[in-house]
Amino acid sequence: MRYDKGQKEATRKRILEAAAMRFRRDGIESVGVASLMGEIGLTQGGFYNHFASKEDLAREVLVEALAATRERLAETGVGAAKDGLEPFVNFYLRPQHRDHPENGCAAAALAVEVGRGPDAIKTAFTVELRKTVALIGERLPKSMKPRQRREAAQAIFASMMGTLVLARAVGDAALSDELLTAGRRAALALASPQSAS
Amino acid sequence: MRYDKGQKEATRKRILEAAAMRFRRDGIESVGVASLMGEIGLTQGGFYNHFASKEDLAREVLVEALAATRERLAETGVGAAKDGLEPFVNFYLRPQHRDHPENGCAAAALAVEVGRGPDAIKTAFTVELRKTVALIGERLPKSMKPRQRREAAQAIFASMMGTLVLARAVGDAALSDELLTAGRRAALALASPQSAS
DNA sequence: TGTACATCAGTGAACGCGCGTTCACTGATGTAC
DNA sequence: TGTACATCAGTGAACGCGCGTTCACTGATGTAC
Repeated sequence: MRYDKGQKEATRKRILEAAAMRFRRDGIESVGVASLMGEIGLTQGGFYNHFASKEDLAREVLVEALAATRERLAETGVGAAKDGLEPFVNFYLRPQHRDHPENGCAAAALAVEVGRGPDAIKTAFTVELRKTVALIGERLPKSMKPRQRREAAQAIFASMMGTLVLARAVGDAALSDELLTAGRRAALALASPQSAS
Repeated sequence: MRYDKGQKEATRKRILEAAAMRFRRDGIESVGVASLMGEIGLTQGGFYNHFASKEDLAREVLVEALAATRERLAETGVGAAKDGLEPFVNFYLRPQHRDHPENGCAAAALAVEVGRGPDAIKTAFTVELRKTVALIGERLPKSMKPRQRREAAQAIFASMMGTLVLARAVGDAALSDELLTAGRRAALALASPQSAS
């Protein structure tokens, strides 16, 4: 073969990485196959050597990006004095995350489009969301019962994600910062056993 | 003039109403001008008698739809035994709202697209969001200080909106219902003075 | 060692289609005289 | 009362463009003999 061993796999990975950024930044629908391939110096025809369709790519990007954010969250605050929820929340709701959707949480960037998408996409999203919720649950007080913890974890993730989405949509910088602050406090409040049902 | 008096205004309203539904259901970008006009029995050329551009329409739809949802929220639970936040939260996070984005909260349907949009859209969104947050603040306990109330109201709206977005993106009906339940409890927990900073 | 062939990642033109926007136009009515 | 004209909401073809996908092809390399 005339290409280096592993070249195909490497190209596939480059497509995935470029798509993960562009999809989160501009939305899946706004990013054309030709423009995406052009970004990594290739032409549109080659795309179909790697993915069956754009939807196929979108599903894979969604899964990988959600997993990547989850891994970064999992590492956050481990071994610190507080290994509870706080470093986690501060990581998710920091201004830099708001300002860089292209590297950020795929749920915040893509969940609305997922909601409009085909079942295959929704199913993939569901699988990843469950894992993320479980991870958050692990950071909650041991005094909470498993059911309480899952419920609290769901609410905390929804709350953080909603906060990020609003903070991005708002034109006023001061209000946007205020939303992040309110979101951080709310997420922590939801993590205390008194808040649970 | 050969058209009924007020016909132009009526057509403009019909475009706005059709767009409000289609944009929330399918996303602004997915809805073409020709398809939108076709839905009310007209052709694409006439669109520009009523709006300067599609973006112009989108901005107006956003403002009107956010105002409409706010008005429905304002009416909810007034005069009932509980005129606090509960009827409000139950109204927003009910399964029917999840299942019908076309008539629902424009923030949940469009805020991500707003975040990617031009400043004019973001500014319009900001104005409406402030009003909605203020309305929620009025439902919070009188014992909270104004600043606390505003912060709590911001967090409650973000939390409810995030919950709705996730519930729509999830493929599994049971999990989706669970998210709504968790979101309702969380919103109410955030409304209690103990949760506030 | 030298030649013929198979492999296959990537190319780029083409498919039919829809996009947002423009613009010369139609044609039913109201107004002017 | 009858005719000529102005009004203007809506029409529909056209503009240049990008969409997702297909497919015959290129050309550098590895393998077979």
